[in-house]
Amino acid sequence: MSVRRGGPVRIADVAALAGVSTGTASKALNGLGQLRPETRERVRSAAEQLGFRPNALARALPSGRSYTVGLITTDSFGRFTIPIMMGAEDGLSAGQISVFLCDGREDSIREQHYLRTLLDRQVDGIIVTGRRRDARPPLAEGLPVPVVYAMTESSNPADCSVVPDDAHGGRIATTHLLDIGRTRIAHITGPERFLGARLRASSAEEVLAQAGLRLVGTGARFGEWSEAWGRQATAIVMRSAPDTDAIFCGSDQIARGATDALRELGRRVPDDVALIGYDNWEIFAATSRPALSTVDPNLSEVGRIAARHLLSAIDGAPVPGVHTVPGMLVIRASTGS
Amino acid sequence: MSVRRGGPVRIADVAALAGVSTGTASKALNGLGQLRPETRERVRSAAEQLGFRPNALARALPSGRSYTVGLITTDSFGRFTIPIMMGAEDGLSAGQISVFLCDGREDSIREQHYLRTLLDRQVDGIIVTGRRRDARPPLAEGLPVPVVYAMTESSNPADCSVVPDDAHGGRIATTHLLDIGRTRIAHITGPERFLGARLRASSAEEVLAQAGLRLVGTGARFGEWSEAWGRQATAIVMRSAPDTDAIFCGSDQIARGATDALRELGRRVPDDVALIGYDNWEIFAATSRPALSTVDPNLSEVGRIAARHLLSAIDGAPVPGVHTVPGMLVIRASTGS
DNA sequence: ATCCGTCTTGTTACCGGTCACATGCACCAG
DNA sequence: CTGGTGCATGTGACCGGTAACAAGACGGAT
Repeated sequence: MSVRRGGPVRIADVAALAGVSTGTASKALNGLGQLRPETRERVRSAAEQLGFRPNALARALPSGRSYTVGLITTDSFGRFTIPIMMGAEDGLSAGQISVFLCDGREDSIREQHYLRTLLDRQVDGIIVTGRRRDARPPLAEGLPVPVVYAMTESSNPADCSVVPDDAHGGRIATTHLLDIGRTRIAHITGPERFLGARLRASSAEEVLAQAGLRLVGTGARFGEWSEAWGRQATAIVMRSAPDTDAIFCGSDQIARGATDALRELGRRVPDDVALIGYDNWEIFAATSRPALSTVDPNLSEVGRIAARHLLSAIDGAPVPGVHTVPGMLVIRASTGS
Repeated sequence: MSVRRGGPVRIADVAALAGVSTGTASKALNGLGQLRPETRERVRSAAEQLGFRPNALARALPSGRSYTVGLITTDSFGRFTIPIMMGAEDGLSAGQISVFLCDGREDSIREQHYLRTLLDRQVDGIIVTGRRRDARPPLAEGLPVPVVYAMTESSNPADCSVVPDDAHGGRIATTHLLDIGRTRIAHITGPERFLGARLRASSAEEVLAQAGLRLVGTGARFGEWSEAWGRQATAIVMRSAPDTDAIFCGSDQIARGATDALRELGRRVPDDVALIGYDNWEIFAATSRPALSTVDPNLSEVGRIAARHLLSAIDGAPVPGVHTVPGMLVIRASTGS
């Protein structure tokens, strides 16, 4: 048995130093079987002395569990993907699991390529993130590992999907505006083809209906997720319904455009018109003048919950269906007292 | 030899179907050794028929090469880290390498924990990203795998670091302002403790000096990376040097603040005062009124080059030293004709 | 003294590939 | 007819762990 200088320390080295066999060393280090406490301790201190770290690959090979999962993004790493990735990474690393990053770029060929790569690497599961809530086709059928969809739904209802609760978000935003005494409320948001936009709009209408009210300035509701649309739509709304006293914007960017437009129209925020955004994109919401109240969709929580459900599925207890994650109100000056 | 139904296909299954031994099948599939072309073909078609995909773990174990690398971010996944990650992922996946994602969160305990995890997983190399150019202590000494620092320098000059070329960026921005005929140029940027801010400022001064000019409005140069500072500093500059005809801003956010301030002061952009930003953060630069000219620091290229250098180091040809990546001018309306 | 059970440790097969080497066969020259 | 050469393929070791089983030591009961 030659002395291997410099190379990595193997369990055989630890066993040799402790004067036991590799099998015994393995048991000692993993706290399994029954060993004399003294022996266990001797192995432990030998391992520590040598700085032994088990080779995760060698461990994974016979067990079939690699303690890795793949994270496939559909749209690169956009604004919404980031916090989800962070949350997922956080939730998984807490379970001692490492994350393979794959940038799908909205290209299903790339996606399938990554899928194969991940399976080759024996991942224990896969998280697929999207940038829109809208449903997407499942990654593949009959995969040997569980898949969880985060921020996007799988069109197969038997799959597990975790998405932000847009209906709830629309509700709390609108309720907040009512709470501060506004009654002539307009809504400006993104394209109607986005499920998220439709859900927020309809839940806003519901809340108002329960209070015996309706949305005002209906001429400009669905448009784009841009500042420019925020400015433009605000101008239209204020012309068609000059007594509007609050605008619920579908994104912070739109709200930012709205503040600019209102300032140019000589309306004060929040005194004349209260404003609430959506997304809590700090760079827009917190630095706007005045700072924007908004709905934080809790995206990192979406990622964390997706991770938790994936871990659960890996442990044999899948959680099928669409799971919604509620957001929360962030109140700043634009609806403040 | 039992028939394994449903389980993954192993090379032994392929070999059995082709009527050869596993060794022969391995050679056939990897195009090695000398085999009868007919045999090779028979094995290939057997593999295809069974949908055989080699187990990457089993492959990595004896070879010592896992074809994976770790990506450790120091500050989560901030604005600047994202494009670098994208570039790195892109550059590595081209080399058939998968990327482990680790969110260091500016916490050296976490960082060291991830480092150990990555080494346990037998990564072939590590990329460390930062959010500032400024030097940071090396990840660790005497690691068994190469490390490349991206967007941040290692304080050990023998390490390989890839950073954006701030001096070049400052130069092209300033030169552009001179080219469009401006001579009374101010500079508003972030905190002086940022190396990037200092480099851009001093290269701007150099370019002006060569033209026999100096920066104007020196009372407000270093401040913060915020819109608020952009507004505030612009007001100060325009008061102290009312004939200022261009402002080079250290970030697009600052430039955005500057456009607002100038509008409120009744100065037209670019007619009275030309504006150029830095970063090409589309969401600010492209949607500002007017759209901002800016310097694109080419961060995804920084990531890609870091990946290339890492691959080279893995192949035994390290590229020590600090490598700078030039940015490029993006001309929009704020300096346009 | 023998047998059994328990506690502790060693031995060995195995995961799924790859690679060095052994084997066997055909062909050719002497 | 024999021996060497070269090509095609099989065999077995190995990577670094884990786990099932084997084996040995010791003490107590009969």
